[in-house]
Amino acid sequence: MRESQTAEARPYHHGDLRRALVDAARRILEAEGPTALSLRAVAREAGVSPAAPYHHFKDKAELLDAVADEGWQMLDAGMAKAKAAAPPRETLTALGIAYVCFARENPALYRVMYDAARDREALPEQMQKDEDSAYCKVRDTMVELGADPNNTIDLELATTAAWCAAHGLAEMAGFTQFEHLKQAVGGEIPFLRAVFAHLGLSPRGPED
Amino acid sequence: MRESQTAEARPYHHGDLRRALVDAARRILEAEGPTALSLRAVAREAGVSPAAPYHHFKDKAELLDAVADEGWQMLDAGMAKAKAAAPPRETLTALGIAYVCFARENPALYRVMYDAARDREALPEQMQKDEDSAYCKVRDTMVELGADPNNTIDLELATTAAWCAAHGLAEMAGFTQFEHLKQAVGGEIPFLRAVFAHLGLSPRGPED
DNA sequence: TGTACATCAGTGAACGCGCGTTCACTGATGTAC
DNA sequence: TGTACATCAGTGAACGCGCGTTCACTGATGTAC
Repeated sequence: MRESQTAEARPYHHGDLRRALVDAARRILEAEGPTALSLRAVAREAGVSPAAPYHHFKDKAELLDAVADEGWQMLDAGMAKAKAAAPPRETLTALGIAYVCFARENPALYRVMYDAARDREALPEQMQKDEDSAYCKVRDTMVELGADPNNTIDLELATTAAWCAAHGLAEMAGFTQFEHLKQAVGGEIPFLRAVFAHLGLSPRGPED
Repeated sequence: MRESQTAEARPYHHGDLRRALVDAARRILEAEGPTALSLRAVAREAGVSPAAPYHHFKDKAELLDAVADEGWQMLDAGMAKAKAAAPPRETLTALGIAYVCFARENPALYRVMYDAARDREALPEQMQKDEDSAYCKVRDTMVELGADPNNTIDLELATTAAWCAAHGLAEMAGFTQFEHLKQAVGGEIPFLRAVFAHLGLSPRGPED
């Protein structure tokens, strides 16, 4: 990693094959969907032999984890952008829409993210720790909108509820059954907005 | 199918192999999960040769469709039971809980149902037509709770919103992250109730 | 009622396929002296 | 600076596997006369 004679500073051999493999995986996901995502296909797409990935990932699952990780990071970034752009009172809905849009624009990646989560029966651990995570953004927004930050149970319940709603909508929004609803309300985004409106995302306790 | 000399009236050959195959598939799903569900495994489990299923299903997808179909019927039945047992004002939450419980008790089957839906980018067509379907039960309950049955767009939006919430929660509820929340509120069902409470399932327009 | 025939649900062997992973290897790069 | 050596990211062939599907077949059942 010391010299950089050429314009693109590439170390010996391939360079950053790990990166290249994750990129290749993403390309396959986009073009052919999750079922086409085999280790061999990724190596093929990256232009290396089927054994090469094993110098960078313990096994297929580890490669998939890396891909999923990148997905969560992209989601974090999308949510950050949405939060920054939205007026305070609409932040929650804006976050919800950003969430669903991410899933709709990267359906195969989104699948890989949740498949990995389901395999370990847990969402990524860092989600609730990393201050910049999508989850924390939703939670913080709840507080900004008036949720009691000291009632952590209720705060987490509210955040979970919003997350579930967004996830459910993300998985549903592509079904043809909703086409006529989208048309009736004027497009996909208004449709998402309308569904979220029905769900009342704003923080409020179970009692009121 | 004419004679029935023995206690269990079995026609010639295997009897109802179609039935037996779907049952075998269900058994595999329960025991080993969706990834183990191959045509060959189903035939093996049913005790017939790998080619036998082709006399009853065009291909693997058709078998899976039959399994998914049975899942939707089970869901309908579970929702019917919940609706019959719940007091009117709590019907919606009871339906939601019944939905999530079905998914939690039959996770692999639930996966197959939605995988099939995703493949065709549509939920089963009959859902919105069959009066006894889970979807129609939710919609009818919305009307009973005061939704305007003539504002079909808004009624469908409300039903969709509730469905999305239940689906999202169904997919989330198993993650370990929520263990401490479940404990804090006194168990899985109270947890579901609390999340639903935050989502405000009752029918109301986007404006109020 | 008995017989000849048609039907069709099964069998079991075979096909070609792509997969994840392992292995001994090779050859480019980095490092010590 | 030059040389000998260590490192390690690649190769390519091979492994065993289970898959979906096809095929010619066989044998039990149902049906016509």
